Amino acid sequence: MAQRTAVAVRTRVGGQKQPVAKRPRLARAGGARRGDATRQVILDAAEQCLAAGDFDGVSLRTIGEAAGVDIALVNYHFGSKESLVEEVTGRRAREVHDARVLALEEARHAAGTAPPDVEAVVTAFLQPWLKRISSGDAGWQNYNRLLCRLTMMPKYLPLVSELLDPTALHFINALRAALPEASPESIYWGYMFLLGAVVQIMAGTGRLEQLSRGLCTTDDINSAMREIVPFVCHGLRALERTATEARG
Amino acid sequence: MAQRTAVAVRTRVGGQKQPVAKRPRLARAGGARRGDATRQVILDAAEQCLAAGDFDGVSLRTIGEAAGVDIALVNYHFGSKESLVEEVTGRRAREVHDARVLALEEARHAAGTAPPDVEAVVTAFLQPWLKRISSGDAGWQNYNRLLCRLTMMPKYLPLVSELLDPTALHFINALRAALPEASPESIYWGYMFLLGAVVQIMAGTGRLEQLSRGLCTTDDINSAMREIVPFVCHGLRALERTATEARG
DNA sequence: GAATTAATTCAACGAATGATAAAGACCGAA
DNA sequence: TTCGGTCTTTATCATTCGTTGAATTAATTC
Repeated sequence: MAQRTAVAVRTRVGGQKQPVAKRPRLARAGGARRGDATRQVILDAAEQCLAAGDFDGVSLRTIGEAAGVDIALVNYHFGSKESLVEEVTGRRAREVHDARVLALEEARHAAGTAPPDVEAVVTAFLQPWLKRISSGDAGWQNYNRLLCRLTMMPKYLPLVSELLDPTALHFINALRAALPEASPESIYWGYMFLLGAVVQIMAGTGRLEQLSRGLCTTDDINSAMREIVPFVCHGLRALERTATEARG
Repeated sequence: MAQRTAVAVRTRVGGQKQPVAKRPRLARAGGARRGDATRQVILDAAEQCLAAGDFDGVSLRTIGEAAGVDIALVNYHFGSKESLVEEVTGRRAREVHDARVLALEEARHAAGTAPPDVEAVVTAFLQPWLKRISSGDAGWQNYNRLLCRLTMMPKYLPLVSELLDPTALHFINALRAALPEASPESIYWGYMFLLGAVVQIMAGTGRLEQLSRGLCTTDDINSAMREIVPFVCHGLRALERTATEARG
């Protein structure tokens, strides 16, 4: 098998490379196109596969097979493997960003004239996220793991930055207002601690379950919030305290 | 080109698969073998490459080229790509584990009869790690990123568990003694928070630098410790407090 | 219904991958 | 020197990868 047919003369017309932009340009009146369902199926399958294996390890054939579509369709709809991963991550990133900003706005209204306190900011940051993680849609854990892996690969820093910076700057500002005594540097550190602590544990790595031999689980959002929020909030307040000590 | 020679008849003697164990079994008297230098060079190059790209994306050819050795040597010394990554991670894991256990022992001696407090345990956990990270040896950041990515891939959970569980259980015990009021569950959560917060920020992802536009940096171990230790310790103590509140 | 456009399928391309067999180079011991 | 084992090189294997041209089917427009 795998015998190459001796004929197979293929005239390549255009010598140039043009690996992108195959998707038609105009949307239909109603907005929904015929291939939109296919796009969604591919995105879902890609997300699932990419969260399991790593980027280069997951082949378009695997994704296509999981989605039940032909391989060539992936390239037809997304142009390349690279832009596929961008759409996979961007889809989730936009949704959770919007929900977080909305939650923060609500916290601002609830707080009245004063800025929301640390608990309110942290809750606005975590609630939309954890709610989705424990919604039963495994896609959110897949997304978290994928994003965390991308963060750990320097060459994806621009993509990660594009995906996460808007949210980060938004909540760093809110934290600054909630912790007026903390130095600007400490706020950045604190935000990274907050993010790291939660990502690591809520990405569905199975580490918590394995270490505790089933005693703990990340499935229940309420118990998760009960552990996470106090840890993070007290940690953040400590940054304010050390700043005061350093000054005094 | 890439024209297959029509002859090229190769009799495969053993039909079975035996992809492993090419390395000779016995060590020489002096301990040092002729190929040990080669092994080290390959391990270093592999670590560097694996931290940049992802596991399946980095080819043995890339690693061999970076190490300045022939590709076949990689398979000769390590048997397969998979066992190469195990050796790469195991080498660092053992070193930092031993250093941490030693630091914890010293903290126990310093504390006398009472168990070391939270600050002492956390410092024993972080100091050996951060010292290596900011030692100038970029290999430690590479190792951190690689390990974090492996943690985010379910199929590597057994390997990650083998690498990290000994350290984890060691320090979870110490934390339990330092936080007698906290529930067993909270200790597991707290350890994961501790690990996550620090890994995320000390893996050299560049996120902290990017977000703070250069205001913060993870290069200086002293300033890093000054931010991390208070955050983590106050967070851990908060777990104890919530447990008391829940009980009362 | 014809023409046009979008979506899908099929088959193959060239390039790169991990692996290995076979032969050569090196080296200490007899 | 010769021998036996360790280490290295060469050349190639079968397989899989991302991508693409061309043909086919389905939907929309005139």
